[in-house]
Amino acid sequence: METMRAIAPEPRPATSETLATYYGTLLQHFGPQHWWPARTRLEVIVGAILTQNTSWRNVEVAVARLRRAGLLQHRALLNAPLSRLESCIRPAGYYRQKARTLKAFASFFEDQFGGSFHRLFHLPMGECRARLLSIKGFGPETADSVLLYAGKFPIFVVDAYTRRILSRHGLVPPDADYATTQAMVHQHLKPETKVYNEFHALLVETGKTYCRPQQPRCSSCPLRPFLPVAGPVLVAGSLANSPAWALAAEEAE
DNA sequence: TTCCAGTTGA
DNA sequence: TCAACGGGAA
Repeated sequence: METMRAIAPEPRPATSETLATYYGTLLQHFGPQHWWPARTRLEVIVGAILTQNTSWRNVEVAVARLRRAGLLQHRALLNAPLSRLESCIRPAGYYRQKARTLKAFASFFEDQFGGSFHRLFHLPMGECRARLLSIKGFGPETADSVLLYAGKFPIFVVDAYTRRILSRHGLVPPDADYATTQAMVHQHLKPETKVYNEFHALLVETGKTYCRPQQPRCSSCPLRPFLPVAGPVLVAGSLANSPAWALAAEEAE
């Protein structure tokens, strides 16, 4: 390809109006997403672990195999041989790590809460989060997914899709970490479980369909009207003040 | 064959 | 900060 230098979008201050507009636009475009797609709270947690760095399609296969094996109960996860868990969840990838994480959660849940979701989620949100993060294999996204989708706490889940979309739109810096990104959303979107649930799900759909890592489909994206003007983009030696860099990249395909 | 997506441990 | 962890889809 010719010389082409894409500049990060002009950073814009995120406002409550901006976030509300993004949320409303995506909801209008995609409709309610009805997350989390699971039958029980334990199944939400199992799914949250299995979907780490993995597409949901593969997780569904693994969850179905666990269900068929009668392993969608924390006691069953506790008692089953590790190798049995591994073979069930193989389609979800990272199966050795994740089998251990499933075990780790099951012990945590039994030992500290007697297998009671009521007791686990009766804790204050911050305390519950800290306890979940103490489980080996639980990072911030997994913990927050459990808090939001199983515990119904008003906490926003940040993932790769969220960061990609928000940074391409200049609402967070390209290198914004998990906490920074989450704090921005918490600051500008009302702390309601239903809103955080839906917004995260809508961002995932947007990330998969339009805001892809390579060759983003900006021209048909519902958020296209809100893309910031990019910095100067150098294309084939000429300096042009173009629309947002992502659009420029798309047109350059 | 490359690409994608979280967490750990060094 | 970065390799390792694994599979399925593009």
